[in-house]
Amino acid sequence: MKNPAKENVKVLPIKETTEATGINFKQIEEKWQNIWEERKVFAVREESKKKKFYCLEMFPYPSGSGLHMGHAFNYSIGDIYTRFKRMNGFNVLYPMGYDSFGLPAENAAVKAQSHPKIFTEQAIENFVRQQKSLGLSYDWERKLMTHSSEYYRWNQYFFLKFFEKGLVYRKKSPVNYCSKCETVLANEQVHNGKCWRHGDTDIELKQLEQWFIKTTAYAEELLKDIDKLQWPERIKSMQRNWIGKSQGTEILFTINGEKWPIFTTRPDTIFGVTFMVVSAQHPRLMELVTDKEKKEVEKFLKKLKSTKQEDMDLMEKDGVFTGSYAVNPMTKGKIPVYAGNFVVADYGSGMVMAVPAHDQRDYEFAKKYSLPIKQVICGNWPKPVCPVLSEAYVNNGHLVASGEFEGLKNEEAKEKIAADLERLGLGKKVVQYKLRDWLVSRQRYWGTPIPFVYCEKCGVVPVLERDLPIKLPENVKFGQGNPLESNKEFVETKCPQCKGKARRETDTMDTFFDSSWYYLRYCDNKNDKKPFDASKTDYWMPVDQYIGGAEHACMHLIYARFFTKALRDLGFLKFDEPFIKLFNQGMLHGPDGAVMSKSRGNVVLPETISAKYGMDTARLFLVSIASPDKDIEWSDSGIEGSLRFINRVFEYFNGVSVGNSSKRAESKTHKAIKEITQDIETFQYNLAVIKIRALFDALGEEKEINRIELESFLKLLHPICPHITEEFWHRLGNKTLVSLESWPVFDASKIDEKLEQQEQQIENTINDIKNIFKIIREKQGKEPQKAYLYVIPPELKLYKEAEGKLKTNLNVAVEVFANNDPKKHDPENKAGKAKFGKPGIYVV
RNA sequence: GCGGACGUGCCGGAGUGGCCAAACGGAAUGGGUUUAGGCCCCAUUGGCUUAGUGCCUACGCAGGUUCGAAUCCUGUCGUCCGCACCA
Repeated sequence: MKNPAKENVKVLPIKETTEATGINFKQIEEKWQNIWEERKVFAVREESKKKKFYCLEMFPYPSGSGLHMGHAFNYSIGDIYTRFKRMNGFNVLYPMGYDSFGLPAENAAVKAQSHPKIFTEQAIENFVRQQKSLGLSYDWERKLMTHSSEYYRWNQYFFLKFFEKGLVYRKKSPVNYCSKCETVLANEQVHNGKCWRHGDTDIELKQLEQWFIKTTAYAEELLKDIDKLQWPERIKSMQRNWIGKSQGTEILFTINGEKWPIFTTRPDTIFGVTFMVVSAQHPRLMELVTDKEKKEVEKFLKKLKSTKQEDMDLMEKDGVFTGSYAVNPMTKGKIPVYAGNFVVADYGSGMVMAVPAHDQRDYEFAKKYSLPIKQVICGNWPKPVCPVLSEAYVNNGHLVASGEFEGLKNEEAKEKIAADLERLGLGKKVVQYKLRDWLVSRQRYWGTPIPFVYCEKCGVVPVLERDLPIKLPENVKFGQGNPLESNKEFVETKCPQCKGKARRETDTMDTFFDSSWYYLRYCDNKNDKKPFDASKTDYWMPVDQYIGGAEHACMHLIYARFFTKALRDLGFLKFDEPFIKLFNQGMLHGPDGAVMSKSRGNVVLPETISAKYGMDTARLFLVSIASPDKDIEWSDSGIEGSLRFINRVFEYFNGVSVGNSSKRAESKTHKAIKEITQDIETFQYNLAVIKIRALFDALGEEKEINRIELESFLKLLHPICPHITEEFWHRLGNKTLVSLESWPVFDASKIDEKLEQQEQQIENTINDIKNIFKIIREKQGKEPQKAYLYVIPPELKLYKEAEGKLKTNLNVAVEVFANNDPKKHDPENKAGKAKFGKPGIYVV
């Protein structure tokens, strides 16, 4: 495009001022927020010629305390990306919703003598209002709230579908119970033996019959597909760890005539087994305890129970003899069975074969109880010398004292022994996962009712699909236990099968069930016939860019992946993974360095900041501190720096002369476009900001500037500062919205690298002269008045042109000569020092 | 113990084989402007040296690869995060 002749675009000066800044940010922000909303600027449809892009932030739990700057930081990261993608020609889905069921609302409501529904809906209203004031470009038409029956009816629907498919079951087993939450919890919600919400509350194990979802059915696929994901390595490794696959052998040991399985990764050490250890929490432990040992075992269990979780970790290995003996299937030898505190009950079979010579834990236990230690693998072969071990020998080697397997390398022996056991029907190769099935029932009110009834005749019966939703009754009494239990109207029902008397399930679903598929509902959030129309999810899904915190690595992100796979197998979806890319944002810390939170009292509120500095300034500041995946700290002086920049931008646009751009301005602009595009694409917003600032400084040095460059600058700044750029876009006389404009495209031919080099050269000269000034001031006590430069003739033009810049930078008169100019003023013959790229300098 | 990330001026952070260490922002000090300034503008902020084009030191520490290393490799120390008696 050609540069139009000088046009007289009037940039209206800004009259409105506020005390702190001279700019009425609030007015500008509200103006554009209203326009965006009224014109539904960010609403999207599936019918589009553009390529789709689904950008999603983990939806928030709407807490009563509202948003602080930390939230603003999180959402800005997504909004910047979304605005960038939108301008780059994508049909962008960027929705927002609320994970509005859950315990905190229930607790808060009870405490405030209110109702969770009222409480929650107020909180949501507040969230929406605050989020709108941050300038976030959500498609608000697609808002969803998990506590509305229009949403949770589909939770119930999926629950039934999973049941049909055998993915939902009830089972009595030891489950985790938090006394503060007054409910059971999933494995994923237990962190270091404590409740994930109550770091000070130990989890109790209770034997209860509960609802489970068979996440383990997908363990292998969940593990395997991690490789496909473009997620942070850290999160991927956490998930691999959580799923915890290990390959080993299940071996049957005979105890009291009955076969008991154990899991081991070291079948090669079977000839070294000198005792067995069963977990103290093993449900069938007492079957192994003889009458003679009963007292001792009970004493041991009692002691264990009274041990606090924090001491548990430090506790040394402890155990007690059960009185029973096991028979080693290989050696037929008799070995004692102990109950021990260090064996995990719900991994493998809760019992292990102990090989003290080759396992450090077993070694310690054997030492403590003077049990025999028998070495069966030696490193030094072919002359095995087995010294007295001071610790377990865990390296590879050759088998000794192992019957027919004598002399084999232990890695080979693993295979051979496993095969032999399998042939004899005494074992088999198995794969073990640490991942457990998902315990989804909760003994709490504020959640999705589980759609089942208990019939005296028919037992546990699923509700009919046509009876959904099973609505959560609103009129309930809080105070003692689950309010659903005391609600007769809810509990008393008829069996869908025999029409006889039945009792409704009063447990509700873990709210992670709600958040496991919300990204699908956004695609079709108003559908009242089905959870979503496949044509819509086919179009939008999978999520191209997911954004959220790392704390969900082993909770939400696992459940959501499971859900996607399960729904795929139920025919709802055609893809395997919900979130292609994941970005983990850092945390905003308060000015005191601690994570920003209300309880710590270090929150900075967006309202305050917006009024004083403007939301755009705040957004600019937040993303300029560091890469957005790092933790950052709020600082008042830091935002002042961003404000200085924004102020300069205002002044610039108020006074800019629109005309022709120099080659330099064009070059600078195109170089900036190239680099900033790359930076935003890769979430390096801090680098983008640096380059935006540099471009602005460069443009500021120009006498006049073309509209094209001016507009490009606004576009580059727009994702980060949407309001003021919209304002200036408008003041430049545009009728469109910059929000919907297209991103500038760089033209490599306009980038003049030589010019960049020349500018660098002038910079260097300025630094040289400044250095001389410094020396003159310090050594001679003189104030420099004038600088003479002697340049080699080919550089004369460059330096002549830079004279103005030199003067402003040095604040003294500057005169430039060619070093061969006979008429030059050069009393000390400094012209002789002139070199290529370095002029001679004389200062008076 | 295992796994992941990281270590650069006073601070936040750029730089990820040579152009080039310290961009950019903050802070501090000095100066200018101002009735005044907490606004704005300018200068200085590892050391030495000299009227400059230089040298030294310096990218946690120690080695190595290379003509050349903040950048690659090995070891080591330290910080942060996650998992943790998983047999």
